[in-house]
Amino acid sequence: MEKTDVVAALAALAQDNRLDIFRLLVEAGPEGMPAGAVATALDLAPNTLTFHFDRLRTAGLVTVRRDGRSMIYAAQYETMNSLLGYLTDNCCGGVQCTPAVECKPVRKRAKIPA
Amino acid sequence: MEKTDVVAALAALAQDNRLDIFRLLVEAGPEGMPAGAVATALDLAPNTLTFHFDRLRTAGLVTVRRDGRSMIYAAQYETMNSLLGYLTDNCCGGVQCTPAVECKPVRKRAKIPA
DNA sequence: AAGATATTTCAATAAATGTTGAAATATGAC
DNA sequence: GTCATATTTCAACATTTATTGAAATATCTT
Repeated sequence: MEKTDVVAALAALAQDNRLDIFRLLVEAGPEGMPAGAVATALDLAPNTLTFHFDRLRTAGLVTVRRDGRSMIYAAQYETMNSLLGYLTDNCCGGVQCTPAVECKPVRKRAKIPA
Repeated sequence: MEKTDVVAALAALAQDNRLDIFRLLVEAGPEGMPAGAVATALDLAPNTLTFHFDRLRTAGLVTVRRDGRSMIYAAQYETMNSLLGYLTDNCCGGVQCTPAVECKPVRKRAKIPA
């Protein structure tokens, strides 16, 4: 991952609403979720949301596809992994000082009973 | 780590010069290095550098101490670790899907011979 | 085609950001 | 105390950012 891309990804995540949006999409899993559902969940104006989605998309952190009249946004796990990889690669003078970080989507699970 | 702090740390790192500065300080180790040395290494105006140091400091990513007329800046590894922890904690729907990430300063080593 | 729904586009605006140049401050050397 | 060195402070400026409101576009339903 190029430094330029790292800065872009960091900048994309370095904003309250976008960090929320991205985390929501990550939890939603690889299938993603429609823009409207994100808007409702986070109480954001649809046009504001479009703006933020664009940022995340430009940074390669999310993808979009159309499904009927909905736009389905999904987290791009690979980019997140690359970002984490870059940060940890360089966290100790270029020496890999940590176990490899890998971030994979999680299938929905039943809640762990108390 | 609070979300506010995460956003602050991400924002601090999401800038070309600051990412360079931080990486340089990380490589410099816990002893840190004087502002002037950073300025020379990265070819930055001293006042510009002060501006960026402030950002990093406010985000808790670096510390300063005075040594004679020099100001010694040092990377704050704990904050970086917390940031990585937050990002990986939330990277899979709040489930810890990765081994714990830990970033420790590295002692200077001899170059590995070819 | 008409109407409703989902999302985007556009223009306007306030606020934050990064850089520069000039001047100030703090420390150390003489 | 005077001078040089190291860094910070301040004001100015151009740029980017996030949000809003109004209008446009695309898709589906009837």
